[in-house]
Amino acid sequence: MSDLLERLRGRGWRLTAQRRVVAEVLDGDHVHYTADEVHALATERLPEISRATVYNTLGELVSLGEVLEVSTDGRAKRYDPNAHHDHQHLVCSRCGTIRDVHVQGDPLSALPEPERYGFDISEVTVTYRGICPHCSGHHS
Amino acid sequence: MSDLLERLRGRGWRLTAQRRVVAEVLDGDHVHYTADEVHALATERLPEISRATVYNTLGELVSLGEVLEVSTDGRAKRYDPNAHHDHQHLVCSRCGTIRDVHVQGDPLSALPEPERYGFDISEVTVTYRGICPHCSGHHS
DNA sequence: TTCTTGACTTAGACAATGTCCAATGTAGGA
DNA sequence: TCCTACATTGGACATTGTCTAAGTCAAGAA
Repeated sequence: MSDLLERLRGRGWRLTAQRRVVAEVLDGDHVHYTADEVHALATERLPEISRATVYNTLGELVSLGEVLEVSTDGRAKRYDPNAHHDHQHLVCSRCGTIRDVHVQGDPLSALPEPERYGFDISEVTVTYRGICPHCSGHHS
Repeated sequence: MSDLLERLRGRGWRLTAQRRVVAEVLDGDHVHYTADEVHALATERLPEISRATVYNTLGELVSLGEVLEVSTDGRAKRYDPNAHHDHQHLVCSRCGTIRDVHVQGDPLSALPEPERYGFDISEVTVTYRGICPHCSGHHS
Protein backbone atom coordinates (compact mmCIF):
# COMPACT_ATOMS: atom_id res chain seq x y z
CA MET A 1 0.00 0.00 0.00
CA SER A 2 3.04 2.23 -0.05
CA ASP A 3 2.17 3.46 -3.53
CA LEU A 4 -1.25 4.54 -2.34
CA LEU A 5 -0.48 8.21 -2.82
CA GLU A 6 0.70 7.57 -6.38
CA ARG A 7 -2.47 5.65 -7.20
CA LEU A 8 -4.59 8.45 -5.80
CA ARG A 9 -2.75 11.12 -7.71
CA GLY A 10 -3.28 9.06 -10.84
CA ARG A 11 -7.00 9.29 -10.22
CA GLY A 12 -6.91 13.06 -10.17
CA TRP A 13 -6.60 13.54 -6.45
CA ARG A 14 -5.17 16.88 -5.44
CA LEU A 15 -2.42 15.99 -3.03
CA THR A 16 -2.61 18.07 0.14
CA ALA A 17 -0.74 17.77 3.41
CA GLN A 18 -3.96 16.76 5.17
CA ARG A 19 -4.75 13.92 2.79
CA ARG A 20 -1.19 12.71 2.91
CA VAL A 21 -1.26 12.56 6.71
CA VAL A 22 -4.55 10.66 6.82
CA ALA A 23 -3.27 8.17 4.28
CA GLU A 24 -0.06 7.72 6.24
CA VAL A 25 -1.92 7.05 9.47
CA LEU A 26 -3.93 4.30 7.83
CA ASP A 27 -0.89 2.96 6.05
CA GLY A 28 1.13 2.68 9.25
CA ASP A 29 -0.09 0.12 11.74
CA HIS A 30 -2.42 -2.46 10.40
CA VAL A 31 -5.16 -1.66 12.85
CA HIS A 32 -8.80 -0.67 12.45
CA TYR A 33 -9.12 2.86 13.74
CA THR A 34 -12.25 4.92 14.29
CA ALA A 35 -12.51 8.32 12.61
CA ASP A 36 -11.72 10.01 15.92
CA GLU A 37 -8.63 7.88 16.42
CA VAL A 38 -7.46 8.71 12.92
CA HIS A 39 -8.03 12.36 13.73
CA ALA A 40 -6.01 12.12 16.94
CA LEU A 41 -3.10 10.43 15.20
CA ALA A 42 -3.23 12.85 12.29
CA THR A 43 -3.20 15.77 14.70
CA GLU A 44 0.14 14.59 16.10
CA ARG A 45 1.71 15.15 12.71
CA LEU A 46 -0.36 18.08 11.51
CA PRO A 47 -1.86 19.90 14.50
CA GLU A 48 -4.23 22.11 12.54
CA ILE A 49 -6.07 19.39 10.64
CA SER A 50 -9.82 19.54 11.18
CA ARG A 51 -12.32 16.85 12.00
CA ALA A 52 -14.30 17.60 8.86
CA THR A 53 -11.30 16.96 6.66
CA VAL A 54 -10.61 13.63 8.30
CA TYR A 55 -14.21 12.58 7.71
CA ASN A 56 -14.09 13.84 4.13
CA THR A 57 -10.84 12.06 3.37
CA LEU A 58 -11.94 8.79 4.90
CA GLY A 59 -15.14 8.97 2.89
CA GLU A 60 -13.17 9.53 -0.30
CA LEU A 61 -10.83 6.64 0.41
CA VAL A 62 -13.84 4.41 0.93
CA SER A 63 -15.46 5.59 -2.32
CA LEU A 64 -12.26 4.92 -4.19
CA GLY A 65 -12.14 1.43 -2.76
CA GLU A 66 -8.81 1.94 -1.03
CA VAL A 67 -10.20 1.50 2.47
CA LEU A 68 -13.12 -0.48 3.89
CA GLU A 69 -15.67 0.89 6.30
CA VAL A 70 -16.55 -1.53 9.07
CA SER A 71 -19.39 -1.06 11.55
CA THR A 72 -19.45 -4.00 13.90
CA ASP A 73 -21.41 -2.50 16.74
CA GLY A 74 -23.67 0.52 16.84
CA ARG A 75 -20.71 2.65 17.81
CA ALA A 76 -18.24 4.50 15.64
CA LYS A 77 -17.33 3.04 12.27
CA ARG A 78 -13.81 1.71 11.84
CA TYR A 79 -11.60 1.97 8.79
CA ASP A 80 -9.76 -1.02 7.39
CA PRO A 81 -6.81 -0.30 5.09
CA ASN A 82 -6.66 -3.91 3.92
CA ALA A 83 -9.19 -3.38 1.13
CA HIS A 84 -7.32 -5.23 -1.60
CA HIS A 85 -7.37 -8.63 0.06
CA ASP A 86 -10.66 -10.40 0.54
CA HIS A 87 -11.17 -11.10 4.22
CA GLN A 88 -13.65 -11.16 7.06
CA HIS A 89 -13.56 -9.98 10.66
CA LEU A 90 -13.17 -11.47 14.11
CA VAL A 91 -14.33 -9.07 16.83
CA CYS A 92 -13.76 -9.23 20.58
CA SER A 93 -17.11 -8.65 22.30
CA ARG A 94 -15.36 -7.25 25.31
CA CYS A 95 -12.67 -4.85 24.11
CA GLY A 96 -13.89 -4.32 20.55
CA THR A 97 -10.64 -4.97 18.73
CA ILE A 98 -10.84 -6.47 15.27
CA ARG A 99 -8.69 -9.07 13.51
CA ASP A 100 -8.76 -9.88 9.85
CA VAL A 101 -9.46 -13.53 9.10
CA HIS A 102 -9.78 -15.65 5.98
CA VAL A 103 -12.62 -18.08 5.46
CA GLN A 104 -12.80 -21.17 3.30
CA GLY A 105 -15.12 -21.10 0.32
CA ASP A 106 -17.41 -18.34 -0.89
CA PRO A 107 -20.02 -17.30 1.69
CA LEU A 108 -22.31 -16.19 -1.11
CA SER A 109 -22.74 -19.79 -2.28
CA ALA A 110 -24.37 -20.62 1.07
CA LEU A 111 -27.43 -18.55 0.16
CA PRO A 112 -29.80 -20.52 -2.08
CA GLU A 113 -31.54 -18.77 -4.97
CA PRO A 114 -35.04 -18.80 -3.41
CA GLU A 115 -33.60 -17.07 -0.35
CA ARG A 116 -32.39 -14.11 -2.42
CA TYR A 117 -35.83 -12.57 -2.94
CA GLY A 118 -34.86 -10.89 -6.20
CA PHE A 119 -32.06 -8.87 -4.65
CA ASP A 120 -29.02 -8.07 -6.76
CA ILE A 121 -26.43 -9.08 -4.16
CA SER A 122 -23.06 -7.37 -4.37
CA GLU A 123 -21.40 -8.01 -1.03
CA VAL A 124 -21.22 -10.51 1.79
CA THR A 125 -19.68 -9.85 5.17
CA VAL A 126 -19.09 -12.50 7.80
CA THR A 127 -18.38 -11.37 11.35
CA TYR A 128 -17.23 -13.70 14.09
CA ARG A 129 -17.66 -12.53 17.66
CA GLY A 130 -16.11 -13.86 20.83
CA ILE A 131 -13.65 -13.16 23.60
CA CYS A 132 -10.02 -12.63 22.67
CA PRO A 133 -7.23 -14.44 24.57
CA HIS A 134 -6.16 -11.20 26.22
CA CYS A 135 -9.63 -10.48 27.63
CA SER A 136 -10.36 -14.06 28.69
CA GLY A 137 -7.14 -14.05 30.70
CA HIS A 138 -8.50 -11.27 32.86
CA HIS A 139 -11.06 -11.62 35.63
CA SER A 140 -14.46 -9.89 35.41
CA MET B 1 -44.08 -15.33 20.38
CA SER B 2 -47.57 -14.67 21.70
CA ASP B 3 -46.58 -16.04 25.08
CA LEU B 4 -43.72 -13.58 25.30
CA LEU B 5 -45.33 -11.66 28.13
CA GLU B 6 -45.83 -14.88 30.10
CA ARG B 7 -42.20 -15.86 29.65
CA LEU B 8 -41.07 -12.45 30.79
CA ARG B 9 -43.27 -12.48 33.85
CA GLY B 10 -41.85 -15.89 34.69
CA ARG B 11 -38.42 -14.31 34.74
CA GLY B 12 -39.46 -11.76 37.32
CA TRP B 13 -40.36 -8.95 34.98
CA ARG B 14 -42.67 -6.38 36.47
CA LEU B 15 -45.41 -6.04 33.90
CA THR B 16 -46.16 -2.40 33.15
CA ALA B 17 -48.29 -0.83 30.46
CA GLN B 18 -45.18 0.57 28.78
CA ARG B 19 -43.40 -2.76 28.56
CA ARG B 20 -46.52 -4.45 27.29
CA VAL B 21 -46.88 -1.90 24.50
CA VAL B 22 -43.26 -2.20 23.40
CA ALA B 23 -43.52 -5.98 23.34
CA GLU B 24 -46.74 -5.77 21.32
CA VAL B 25 -45.19 -3.49 18.75
CA LEU B 26 -42.34 -5.93 18.18
CA ASP B 27 -44.69 -8.88 18.22
CA GLY B 28 -46.96 -7.39 15.55
CA ASP B 29 -45.47 -7.02 12.10
CA HIS B 30 -42.40 -9.05 11.46
CA VAL B 31 -40.26 -6.07 10.54
CA HIS B 32 -36.99 -4.73 11.86
CA TYR B 33 -37.75 -1.39 13.46
CA THR B 34 -35.35 1.21 14.81
CA ALA B 35 -35.77 2.37 18.40
CA ASP B 36 -37.36 5.57 17.14
CA GLU B 37 -39.84 3.66 15.01
CA VAL B 38 -40.74 1.49 17.98
CA HIS B 39 -41.25 4.65 20.00
CA ALA B 40 -43.49 6.16 17.35
CA LEU B 41 -45.64 3.04 17.14
CA ALA B 42 -45.77 2.68 20.91
CA THR B 43 -46.87 6.31 21.22
CA GLU B 44 -49.92 5.57 19.09
CA ARG B 45 -51.14 3.19 21.75
CA LEU B 46 -49.77 4.89 24.84
CA PRO B 47 -49.17 8.57 24.13
CA GLU B 48 -47.23 9.35 27.29
CA ILE B 49 -44.54 6.70 26.90
CA SER B 50 -41.06 8.18 26.97
CA ARG B 51 -38.07 7.64 24.76
CA ALA B 52 -35.96 6.50 27.70
CA THR B 53 -38.39 3.73 28.55
CA VAL B 54 -38.41 2.44 24.99
CA TYR B 55 -34.62 2.31 25.01
CA ASN B 56 -34.59 0.63 28.41
CA THR B 57 -37.16 -1.96 27.43
CA LEU B 58 -35.46 -2.79 24.15
CA GLY B 59 -32.18 -3.21 26.01
CA GLU B 60 -33.82 -5.57 28.47
CA LEU B 61 -35.42 -7.65 25.75
CA VAL B 62 -32.02 -7.97 24.10
CA SER B 63 -30.37 -9.00 27.38
CA LEU B 64 -33.04 -11.59 27.94
CA GLY B 65 -32.43 -13.00 24.46
CA GLU B 66 -35.98 -12.33 23.28
CA VAL B 67 -34.98 -9.84 20.61
CA LEU B 68 -31.84 -9.40 18.49
CA GLU B 69 -30.06 -6.12 18.02
CA VAL B 70 -28.90 -5.59 14.44
CA SER B 71 -26.59 -2.82 13.33
CA THR B 72 -26.02 -3.16 9.63
CA ASP B 73 -24.86 0.32 8.79
CA GLY B 74 -23.53 3.05 11.06
CA ARG B 75 -27.05 4.34 11.53
CA ALA B 76 -29.65 3.43 14.11
CA LYS B 77 -29.74 -0.12 15.42
CA ARG B 78 -32.71 -2.24 14.46
CA TYR B 79 -34.55 -4.77 16.59
CA ASP B 80 -35.35 -8.23 15.32
CA PRO B 81 -38.08 -10.13 17.18
CA ASN B 82 -37.16 -13.38 15.43
CA ALA B 83 -34.52 -14.30 18.02
CA HIS B 84 -35.52 -17.92 18.45
CA HIS B 85 -34.86 -19.01 14.89
CA ASP B 86 -31.33 -19.03 13.58
CA HIS B 87 -31.09 -16.78 10.56
CA GLN B 88 -29.01 -14.18 8.76
CA HIS B 89 -29.80 -10.88 7.07
CA LEU B 90 -30.17 -9.51 3.58
CA VAL B 91 -29.95 -5.71 3.51
CA CYS B 92 -30.86 -3.29 0.74
CA SER B 93 -27.96 -0.86 0.31
CA ARG B 94 -30.32 1.77 -0.97
CA CYS B 95 -33.37 1.84 1.29
CA GLY B 96 -31.94 -0.05 4.27
CA THR B 97 -34.73 -2.57 4.72
CA ILE B 98 -33.78 -5.98 6.08
CA ARG B 99 -35.03 -9.47 5.24
CA ASP B 100 -34.33 -12.59 7.24
CA VAL B 101 -32.68 -15.36 5.22
CA HIS B 102 -31.51 -18.88 5.93
CA VAL B 103 -28.13 -20.14 4.83
CA GLN B 104 -26.94 -23.68 4.15
CA GLY B 105 -24.42 -25.15 6.53
CA ASP B 106 -22.77 -23.63 9.56
CA PRO B 107 -20.80 -20.47 8.78
CA LEU B 108 -18.57 -21.15 11.77
CA SER B 109 -17.13 -24.23 10.09
CA ALA B 110 -15.72 -22.01 7.34
CA LEU B 111 -13.19 -20.54 9.77
CA PRO B 112 -10.19 -22.86 10.16
CA GLU B 113 -8.65 -23.33 13.61
CA PRO B 114 -5.43 -21.37 12.90
CA GLU B 115 -7.57 -18.42 11.84
CA ARG B 116 -9.24 -18.22 15.26
CA TYR B 117 -6.27 -16.74 17.09
CA GLY B 118 -7.26 -18.19 20.44
CA PHE B 119 -10.64 -16.44 20.49
CA ASP B 120 -13.55 -18.17 22.19
CA ILE B 121 -16.06 -17.61 19.40
CA SER B 122 -19.70 -17.46 20.39
CA GLU B 123 -21.49 -15.92 17.44
CA VAL B 124 -21.35 -15.61 13.68
CA THR B 125 -23.34 -13.15 11.64
CA VAL B 126 -23.53 -13.17 7.87
CA THR B 127 -24.88 -10.11 6.13
CA TYR B 128 -25.70 -9.99 2.43
CA ARG B 129 -25.96 -6.58 0.82
CA GLY B 130 -27.48 -5.59 -2.48
CA ILE B 131 -30.30 -3.75 -4.18
CA CYS B 132 -33.83 -4.95 -3.53
CA PRO B 133 -36.27 -5.48 -6.42
CA HIS B 134 -38.27 -2.44 -5.40
CA CYS B 135 -35.26 -0.09 -5.48
CA SER B 136 -33.78 -1.51 -8.67
CA GLY B 137 -37.08 -0.82 -10.40
CA HIS B 138 -36.67 2.88 -9.76
CA HIS B 139 -34.38 5.27 -11.63
CA SER B 140 -31.49 7.00 -9.81
C1' DT C 1 8.65 32.02 -11.67
C1' DT C 2 4.24 34.03 -10.86
C1' DC C 3 -0.70 34.01 -11.58
C1' DT C 4 -5.23 32.01 -11.55
C1' DT C 5 -8.81 29.17 -10.35
C1' DG C 6 -11.48 25.61 -8.81
C1' DA C 7 -10.86 22.19 -5.51
C1' DC C 8 -9.71 21.75 -0.62
C1' DT C 9 -9.83 22.98 4.35
C1' DT C 10 -11.62 25.07 8.40
C1' DA C 11 -14.55 26.19 12.49
C1' DG C 12 -18.47 25.72 14.28
C1' DA C 13 -23.43 25.04 14.00
C1' DC C 14 -26.46 21.42 13.46
C1' DA C 15 -28.49 16.59 13.26
C1' DA C 16 -29.18 11.83 14.65
C1' DT C 17 -28.88 8.46 18.02
C1' DG C 18 -28.23 7.01 22.49
C1' DT C 19 -27.28 7.45 27.82
C1' DC C 20 -27.87 9.19 32.43
C1' DC C 21 -30.05 11.15 36.50
C1' DA C 22 -33.17 13.00 40.08
C1' DA C 23 -37.89 13.24 40.87
C1' DT C 24 -42.18 10.92 40.57
C1' DG C 25 -45.29 6.99 39.91
C1' DT C 26 -46.88 2.22 40.46
C1' DA C 27 -47.06 -3.28 40.36
C1' DG C 28 -47.44 -6.74 43.19
C1' DG C 29 -46.60 -8.86 47.61
C1' DA C 30 -47.72 -8.60 52.78
C1' DT D 1 -55.16 -1.39 51.63
C1' DC D 2 -50.44 -0.05 52.21
C1' DC D 3 -45.40 -0.36 51.28
C1' DT D 4 -41.54 -0.25 48.83
C1' DA D 5 -38.47 -1.64 45.48
C1' DC D 6 -38.56 -1.21 40.88
C1' DA D 7 -40.11 1.41 36.74
C1' DT D 8 -41.02 5.72 34.26
C1' DT D 9 -40.40 10.44 32.99
C1' DG D 10 -38.33 14.65 30.96
C1' DG D 11 -34.62 16.80 29.98
C1' DA D 12 -29.73 17.49 30.09
C1' DC D 13 -25.82 15.53 28.23
C1' DA D 14 -22.61 12.56 25.22
C1' DT D 15 -21.06 10.57 20.94
C1' DT D 16 -20.71 10.35 16.18
C1' DG D 17 -21.32 12.31 11.95
C1' DT D 18 -22.89 16.09 8.37
C1' DC D 19 -23.25 20.63 6.39
C1' DT D 20 -22.03 25.37 5.07
C1' DA D 21 -19.85 29.81 4.23
C1' DA D 22 -15.55 31.81 4.05
C1' DG D 23 -10.77 31.48 3.56
C1' DT D 24 -6.62 28.82 1.53
C1' DC D 25 -3.75 26.46 -1.62
C1' DA D 26 -2.05 22.79 -5.35
C1' DA D 27 -1.03 22.49 -9.77
C1' DG D 28 -1.40 23.80 -14.48
C1' DA D 29 -0.91 28.03 -17.62
C1' DA D 30 1.71 31.76 -19.27
